[in-house]
Amino acid sequence: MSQMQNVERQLREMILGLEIGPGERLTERWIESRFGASRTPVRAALLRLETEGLIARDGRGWTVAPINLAELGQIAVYREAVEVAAVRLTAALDDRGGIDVIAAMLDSCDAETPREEWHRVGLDFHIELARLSGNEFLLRAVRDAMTRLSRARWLEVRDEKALGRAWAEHHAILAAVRSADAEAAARLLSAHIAGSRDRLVTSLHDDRRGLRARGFAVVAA
Amino acid sequence: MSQMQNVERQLREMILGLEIGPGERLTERWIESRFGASRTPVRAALLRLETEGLIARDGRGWTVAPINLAELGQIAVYREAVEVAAVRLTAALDDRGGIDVIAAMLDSCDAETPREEWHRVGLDFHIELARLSGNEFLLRAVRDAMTRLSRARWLEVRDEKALGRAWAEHHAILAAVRSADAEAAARLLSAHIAGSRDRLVTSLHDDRRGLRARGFAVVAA
DNA sequence: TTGAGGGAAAGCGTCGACACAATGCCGGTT
DNA sequence: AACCGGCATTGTGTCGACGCTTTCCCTCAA
Repeated sequence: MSQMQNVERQLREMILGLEIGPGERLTERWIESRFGASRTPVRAALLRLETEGLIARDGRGWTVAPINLAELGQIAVYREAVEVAAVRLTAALDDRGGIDVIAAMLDSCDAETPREEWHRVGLDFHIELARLSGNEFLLRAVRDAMTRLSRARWLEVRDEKALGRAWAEHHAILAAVRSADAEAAARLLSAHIAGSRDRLVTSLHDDRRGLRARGFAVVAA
Repeated sequence: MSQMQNVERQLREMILGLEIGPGERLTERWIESRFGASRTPVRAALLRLETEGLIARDGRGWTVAPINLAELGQIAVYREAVEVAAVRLTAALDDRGGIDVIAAMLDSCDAETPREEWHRVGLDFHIELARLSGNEFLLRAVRDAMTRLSRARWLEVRDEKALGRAWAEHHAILAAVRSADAEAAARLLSAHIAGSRDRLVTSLHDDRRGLRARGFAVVAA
């Protein structure tokens, strides 16, 4: 494993895990000393994370991307376009095996499952569903979108009921895909994404004071 | 203008302009001496071009991305998803000014216009149309897709009739958007993308011997 | 006390060099 | 003549250092 990949992976995990807060300033020197790598691999990692939208140039220097409520709305539109296209392809593909794997992934979560796992499965459901389409570009688009949504979803205040509803909606989408009902799958997925966006934006909007108090930059819609 | 941006821009132009052929191997040393920059900005530029899909790592070293006919089909599906979503948004937005600018751009091409200009306008039409949607992610997706299509479209053998048909289809799409008829715009755009893909893949498939004779790597579908 | 100016420090852009790996070539051996 | 092993070459991964710009702070003067 090269130093560049090491730094990239660890830095991404720190950002997505909110160990480095949204809006926080980053310096190459700090990363250099933090990870024990020189600036060459550090710069390479920063360039990659920039294209993922996790960090941005801030004049001279780097800033961890803030939580941007307007951006969340735009991502929802983008997600809907690509995920619906992917699910339509998948429904026409008649690949039961892949669907079963995703269903098993969903079912691996129960009341005892830690929150981190629910979070990860919630993201991976959409990514794996897109992967079944067989279209590399749709998959990449979904993966990128979910990466950008990851921190916001982690900050969202979700009760048991919301988790259960998402779980049920995921299963309903899978059922429609399994029965090759592309229209139903598309409709359910659209509704799921819209509802997910509404809950997410509402939750973060209501919580924005608390988030800012924790040092997280939150850009209003 | 920093060296990194210089190298990135010039290298991208050389790749898109086929001055460096698809499938050709690149070494950092060669780029270094070619552009008179040291390897640090060269590496930064290569990393960015890699995320654009214009180059790829090839074990040790770099390779200019080959022309991939299967990829062109996948890009068409991806394009359709995001461009249709964008045009639906735009049709609902009721922004006549932006549409007029794009129409003027189309009309700036006539029989005297050089082929390069036709090529650029054909790409920019889709990018500018997506920009009107106001969604940064849809815009970025369309821009990325058109960048990846750029070389293949340049290699496509297009007669006057095909150029004229594309021009007419573009205008028809604009007309539908102008009259806020999202359904018609979506239908026309889908058909345009599908037809464009068919002509493109057919042309390159028929020409693949000639292209390979020119030293261009062409991966079959 | 306040403002301005200068200097020090911080930080990125860039560079050249070294280390390590892979590849190809050349010579010796069978 | 063919094969194998070692050496040279090539090329990336990484590093430390230098230069230039910007920013911050400290001091001095009004």
